[in-house]
Amino acid sequence: MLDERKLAVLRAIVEDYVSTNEPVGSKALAERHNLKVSPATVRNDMAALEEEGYITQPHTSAGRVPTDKGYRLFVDRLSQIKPLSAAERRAIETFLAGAVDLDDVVTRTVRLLAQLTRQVAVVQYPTLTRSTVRHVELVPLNERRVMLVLITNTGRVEQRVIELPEEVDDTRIAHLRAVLNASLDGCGLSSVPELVADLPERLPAEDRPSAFTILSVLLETLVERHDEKIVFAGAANLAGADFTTGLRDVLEALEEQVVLMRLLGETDTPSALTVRIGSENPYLRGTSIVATGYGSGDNQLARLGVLGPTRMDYPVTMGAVRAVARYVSQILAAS
Amino acid sequence: MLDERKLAVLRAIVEDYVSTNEPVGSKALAERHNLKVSPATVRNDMAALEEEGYITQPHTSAGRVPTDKGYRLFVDRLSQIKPLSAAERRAIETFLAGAVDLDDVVTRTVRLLAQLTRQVAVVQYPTLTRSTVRHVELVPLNERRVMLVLITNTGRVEQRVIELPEEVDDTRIAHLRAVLNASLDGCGLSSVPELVADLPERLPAEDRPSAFTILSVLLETLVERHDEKIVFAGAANLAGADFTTGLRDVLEALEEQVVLMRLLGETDTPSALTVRIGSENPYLRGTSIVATGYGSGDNQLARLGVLGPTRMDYPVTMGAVRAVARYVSQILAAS
DNA sequence: GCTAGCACTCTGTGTTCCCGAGTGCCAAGT
DNA sequence: ACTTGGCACTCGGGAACACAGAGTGCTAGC
Repeated sequence: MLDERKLAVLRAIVEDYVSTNEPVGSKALAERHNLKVSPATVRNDMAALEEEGYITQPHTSAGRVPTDKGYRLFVDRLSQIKPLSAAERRAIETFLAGAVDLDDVVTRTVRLLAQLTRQVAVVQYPTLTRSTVRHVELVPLNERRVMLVLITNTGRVEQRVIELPEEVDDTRIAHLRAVLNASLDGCGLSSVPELVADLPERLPAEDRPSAFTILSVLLETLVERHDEKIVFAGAANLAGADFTTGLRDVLEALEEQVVLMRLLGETDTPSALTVRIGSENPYLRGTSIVATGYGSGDNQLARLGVLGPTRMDYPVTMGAVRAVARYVSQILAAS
Repeated sequence: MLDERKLAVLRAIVEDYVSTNEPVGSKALAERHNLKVSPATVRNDMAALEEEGYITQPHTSAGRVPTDKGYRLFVDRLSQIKPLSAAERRAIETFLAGAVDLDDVVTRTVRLLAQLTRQVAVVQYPTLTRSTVRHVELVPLNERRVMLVLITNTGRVEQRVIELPEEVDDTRIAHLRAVLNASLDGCGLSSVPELVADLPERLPAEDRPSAFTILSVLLETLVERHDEKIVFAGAANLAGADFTTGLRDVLEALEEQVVLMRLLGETDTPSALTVRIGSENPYLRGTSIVATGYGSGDNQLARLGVLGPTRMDYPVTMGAVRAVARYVSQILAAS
C-alpha cells in the first residue's frame, strides 16, 4: 500500500511543513526534494496518503498538512534522532557542571532544555523512592517544637516543623536523634516505615508520645513527597507558536502539577524516550510531548521533556532531550 | 484647572473602560453615571482632560481611553482600596493555614493571589538578611566530602555539598560542628562573617584547611542567596488579556529573576503598597504592577504583588494584594 | 505506471462603499 | 459664564465584490 516513494513523499511533507508552517503542495515538493518524478505523480501519492489518513488538507485547493498519524509514522520510521553538535554538547556540560545543589541542577536543566529546543521544557524532581537516608537531624526550636530535617544521598533536603505534645528537653531530643540515625542511616526510604515501626518501644516510656509524633511526621514527609514537584521553563516560547487548543489551556496545564505529571508519562516505561503526538495525549490534544527518563544507571529517578505544538522538529527535539537527560544523569551520579 | 466634575468624568471613564474594554464616549458616560449634565458638557470636560494628558483617543471618532497619567490620578486621588469580602478573607486564611513549611507558604500564597486577582501573581522568597541562625549541621558524606546544612529561624534551609582539601574523620567534623554552632547559634546572618573570621585560629592547625573551605562555602551561601528567589503563578491569566507590548515579552520577564526583582520594586519603600503603571515600569511598558512588602512586623522580609495589563481594576487588585500580604505576614510571624 | 494538460475550486487580498459612533464647534439658552 | 442642542465632519469597521493564484482531481496519451 505504501511503497518507498510514498513514504519519501510523506517525509518530505513533514519536513517542509515543519520548516515553513505552510501547507505544502505537489509542485513545491517535486522541486525542492529531488524526487525525480513530476508533480502529477506526487499528487497521486498524496491522494493515497490522504486516503490512508496520514495527511489532510485544511481546505480544497490548499496544500497538505500531516495528521497526528502522519507525524507518528514519521517519528517511528522515517526519521533519525539528530545528535547535537559538539559545541552544543560542550555548552550543556559546562552549564550543568556549574550547579551547586540539587535545586540548582533542576533549575539549570529546565532552562537549558527550553533554550536548546525553543520549546517549553518540563523537569520532574528526582523521586525519593530509591534514595537512601543520609542523615536525620532534629533541631530544638523551643520547648514544644523541633524541626525535622531529612537529608538523602541524592542531595535532597526535607524539613518540617513539628509541634510536640509535651515539653521535651534537648538531651532527650539528642538521644532520639542518635537512635534515629543509628536505625536509618544508609537505608532506602521505602524501608523506613518498617524500620521505625518498633522504635517507640525501645525508648523510655516518657519519650514515647513525642517520638510517636515525630515519627508520624517523618512518615508523612516520605509519602507526601513521593509524587514529586515539577518545574517548567520557556513559557515565552509559546507566544510564537499557534496551538489548535488555546494558549490558555496550555498555560493552565503547565501550572497544574497533576496534569503535567500525566503528560510527562506514566511510569510504565520509565527510561524510554517517548513521543506523544497531538491526540495521543491525555489532555492538551493540540500539543506534542517528547520525554524521557533520567537518573543514574538502574536507579531511575524521574522524567524530563519538552512540550510544544504538534508541528515541531521531532528529530532535533528528541536529540536534545536525550542528550540533556544523559548529561544530567551523569551529573547526578557524580554527586 | 480640574474641577470636581472633570475628576468625576475621569473616574467614570476609568471605571467604564476597565469594565468594558472599549473606548468610552460622551453619550454613554452621561447616561450610565448620573452626572446630571448633557453629553455636550461631558465632551467639553473630556477635551480638557485630553488637553492635560489624562485621556486619549485611539483614533478620531472613537471614545476616550485613560492614559498612564490618567490611571495614576485615578489611583492616587479618585479611588479607594476595596476591601475583600468576609468570605474571601476566610478562604485566604484557611488556605494559608494549611501550609506545612516555608516553601509551601510561598507556593500557596502565589497561587492564591493569582486566583484572587485573576492576574499573574509574583512572590519573592523571604530574604535571609534579618534571619538568625538556628542550627548549622555538617554531615559527612565520605572521607573527602561533607554536606553543610544551614537552618534559619524563618524555617529556611540551605544546603551545599563541600569537597574538602584533605581527608577528615568524623570526630573532627563533629568538633567543628560544635564550634560552629556555639559561635553562631541565634546570631543574625549578617553578623556571621565577622563571627567566623577568627574561627580557624581557634582550631588545631591540621583542621584549618578544611575549616577554611567549609567557612568560605558558608559565606558564599549567605551572599548568594541574599537576593532571593522569585516565583510566579497564574500565567494562564495572561492569555485573555491583550498587552500593548507582546505577550512574549511578559512571559520572558516572568522567567527572568533579575527583571522580576526590579519590577517588584527596589527596596526604597519596602513595606508600602506601591502601584506602577505602564510606562512607570523599568521594563514592560505595557503592564502595571501592584506590589507590597510582607513579613512579620518590623522584620520586613520580602515583596509580593501582581502583574497585569494597565487596564486593570486597581481598587480590587490593591485590596487583594494588601490582604494577602497581611495574612501571609501573620502566618510567618506565627511559625 | 508516469506525465502533461486542463478545468475547477477554493482562499486570501484588494477595492469600494456605506453606516454609525463619536467628535468639535457654534450659536442659542439660562 | 457655563450649559445645551444642533450639525457637519471624520474615520474605523463591516459587507459586497471581483480577481489572481495556488493547488487539486481527472483524463488521455506516452
